[in-house]
Amino acid sequence: MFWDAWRGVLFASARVLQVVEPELQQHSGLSLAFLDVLSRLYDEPARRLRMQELSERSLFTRSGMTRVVDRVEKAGFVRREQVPGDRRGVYVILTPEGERVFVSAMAQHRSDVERAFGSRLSPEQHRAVADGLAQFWRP
Amino acid sequence: MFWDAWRGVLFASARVLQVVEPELQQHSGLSLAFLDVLSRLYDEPARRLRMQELSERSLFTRSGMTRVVDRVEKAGFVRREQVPGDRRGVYVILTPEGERVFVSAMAQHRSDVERAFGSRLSPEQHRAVADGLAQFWRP
DNA sequence: ACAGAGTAGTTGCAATGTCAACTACTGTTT
DNA sequence: AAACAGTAGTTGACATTGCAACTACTCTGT
Repeated sequence: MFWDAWRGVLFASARVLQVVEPELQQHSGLSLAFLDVLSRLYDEPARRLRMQELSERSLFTRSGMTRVVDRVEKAGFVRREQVPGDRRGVYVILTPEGERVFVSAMAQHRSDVERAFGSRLSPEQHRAVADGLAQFWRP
Repeated sequence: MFWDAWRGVLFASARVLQVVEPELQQHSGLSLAFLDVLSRLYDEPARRLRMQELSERSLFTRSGMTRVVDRVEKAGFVRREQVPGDRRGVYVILTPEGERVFVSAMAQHRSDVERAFGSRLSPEQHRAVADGLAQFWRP
């Protein structure tokens, strides 16, 4: 029954987030929104993305992303820069400090998620869940 | 790798919610928070739960639940009543209108989720996902 | 070359939900 | 029976996020 699978997805994400978000906050001072933004930028060879690209890759609207980037910028982890050739556009660029903080926070965060989520599933279950839900990673 | 499974869970829940929440809002005028509360009450034979029980079963804190119930009550779908024998306690009770609205909204919502989530997985994938994540349904 | 349609990003406003502190009550211990 | 620790629920202050409207810019068709 699809409803059981859906309920599982919903509760797994919510319950795990309830645990790991405060842990992340505690040991790195970052929110998940911060980590998410830094992570998208870190994935880029040039360590930069436009607002638009950033919000497509994440779960925020463009306006939501403006606010998040405001805060991340204020914390010194990214900076904004004009896009050459499109004066409407803005690059969000990972700073060296942002990169340093991200790498350290992400390592700890992975181990938090491992404990709260990963360790509760067998290897076969991991494979099956990853397989069934892979399609939702980018629409 | 547990990270792929976790990312799948996170994105599946977020992307599906992004689609079905506005749909629910549109055809029933309910938010998911409303539906969640009504659903917990509907699951009880007596159609009632205390605030405490309600927040344990859902994803809200006690204080968050106070606000949600405020709004649901204002809409006329539940009413509050004193718990006999514990003057601190409050029952939240499903009204007949609340029950009517819930039943109709839930039917439509299930079909929305079926389309946005259920129809994208094979029966084996449903089983596997439900099996792997069942444990998060109640902590 | 210019009108008008479309895109990028930001902002005002409002909705939602949390934390910590509070009130009121219960239950236990001495 | 009085004190005190614990529990139920609410509230005030605050953080976060979305929607719709806005500004500024670009692109297309004539």
